[in-house]
Amino acid sequence: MSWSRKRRGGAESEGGGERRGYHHGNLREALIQAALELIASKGPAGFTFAEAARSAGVSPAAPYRHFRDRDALMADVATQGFERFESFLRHAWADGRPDSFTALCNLGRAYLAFARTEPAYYAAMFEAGVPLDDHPALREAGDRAFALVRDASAALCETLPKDRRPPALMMALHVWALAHGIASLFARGDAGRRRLPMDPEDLLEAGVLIYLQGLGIDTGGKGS
Amino acid sequence: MSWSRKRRGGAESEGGGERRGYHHGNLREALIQAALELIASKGPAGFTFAEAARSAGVSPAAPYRHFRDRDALMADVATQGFERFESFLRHAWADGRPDSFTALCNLGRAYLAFARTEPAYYAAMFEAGVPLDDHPALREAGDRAFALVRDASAALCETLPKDRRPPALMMALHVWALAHGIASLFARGDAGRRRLPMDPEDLLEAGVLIYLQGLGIDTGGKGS
DNA sequence: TGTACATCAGTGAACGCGCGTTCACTGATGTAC
DNA sequence: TGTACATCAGTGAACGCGCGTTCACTGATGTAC
Repeated sequence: MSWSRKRRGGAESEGGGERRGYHHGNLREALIQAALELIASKGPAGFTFAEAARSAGVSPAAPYRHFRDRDALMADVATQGFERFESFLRHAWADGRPDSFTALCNLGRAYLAFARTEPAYYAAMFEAGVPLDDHPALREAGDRAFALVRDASAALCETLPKDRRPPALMMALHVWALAHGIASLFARGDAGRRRLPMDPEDLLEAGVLIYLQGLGIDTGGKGS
Repeated sequence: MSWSRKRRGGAESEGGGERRGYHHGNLREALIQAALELIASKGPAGFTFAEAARSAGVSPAAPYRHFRDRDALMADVATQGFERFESFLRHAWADGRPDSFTALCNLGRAYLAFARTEPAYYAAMFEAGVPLDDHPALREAGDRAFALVRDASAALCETLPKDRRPPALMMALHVWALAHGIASLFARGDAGRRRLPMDPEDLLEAGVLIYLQGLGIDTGGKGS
């Protein structure tokens, strides 16, 4: 996830470093990346418009060409975070292969992996306090990510006969909340989280397993 | 949760309002309360030492008599939050009466109620990013609150025969994480959280119920 | 192919502001005698 | 009971700093003709 400023003229594949001249080339993306680095090192609070500009190598007025203000930038970071989150989770779910239970476990692991390896995105998405009402694109990106978990839950529910089938929405909310709870209490990439006598991943998997057994879903004999 | 500055001289029971003179009387507590109000209205980030002083009616230098810096004040708020949290949860648990399953449900409801009615404390405890390593009193207060949930879990585990008894620690972590996940996603007193087609309280209770059934714990016929 | 021009994406200087922190100070309190 | 004094908890003025934001500006880009 390294980034670099686009050079104009020759340096097409944007390998290297220093700025080129008047025009940046890809300032919008550079500011988002700078914001991510600042959030990662100082938390969502310790990130300022001015510092993002500075670390993108640009004057403090430049960001205003791309974002109305600090909050707009933060909202964009969060939105992009949800988009990556969703595609990451989607890949882990793999359309329910090899079977929906295993795939759900993979989804859970991916959830925690994202929180751990992308703490800045995760913080922007869940802890920056961006008001959803002011940023419909953010809300929609979040909804799309949640929809994936709901679809996964529905796939598992369908392994049960109709009369014992729980609402997929409820199951999705439970899984999401458990994953989010474990992620934010124990598995954040940040400093200062509590230590645990076990892997957060194992904790989540065990929790999901017990939960599914409570629903009467066949977990392939992994339980008991 | 209204507070007032202590008057000297006559106004013993500190009913009323305005300051008295040179000495505040209870500035330390007043600053904590001011911090809580600021956190509640602007989030843990939007709280400054200076503003806390101002809203306690005191010069900007005064807080330094009581707190080393802003972080120290925040840590005190969080510590006090955990203490209240624990006593609130303890009251709800009621020593496992009338039975340990019902008492656990009450504990869960109390968890969410605290997050909803005391969003400022909750934010200071879980989202302010106070480093636990620098504040042992904070860590211990948090540990005591968690210990209560662990004891409650142990009580439920003991309703099972020894050979089918899950580790109480694991169960406590699952319950805590689920409650925290639901609280921070859906039940915070703050603005901007996602809406839900059901009560967070009911969502949590259903989740715990299914989880306990997965463990084979008798839930008094509430399930199925 | 060359030129004029509109548009875009930056500059850099400037501003007002509030914060954190310090300093020497002083009013209030409590206690030794 | 009174007085001197140490200590405590506040004042208020001052500072340097970085932030957000604005402004007129200018270099670069691309396009009509």
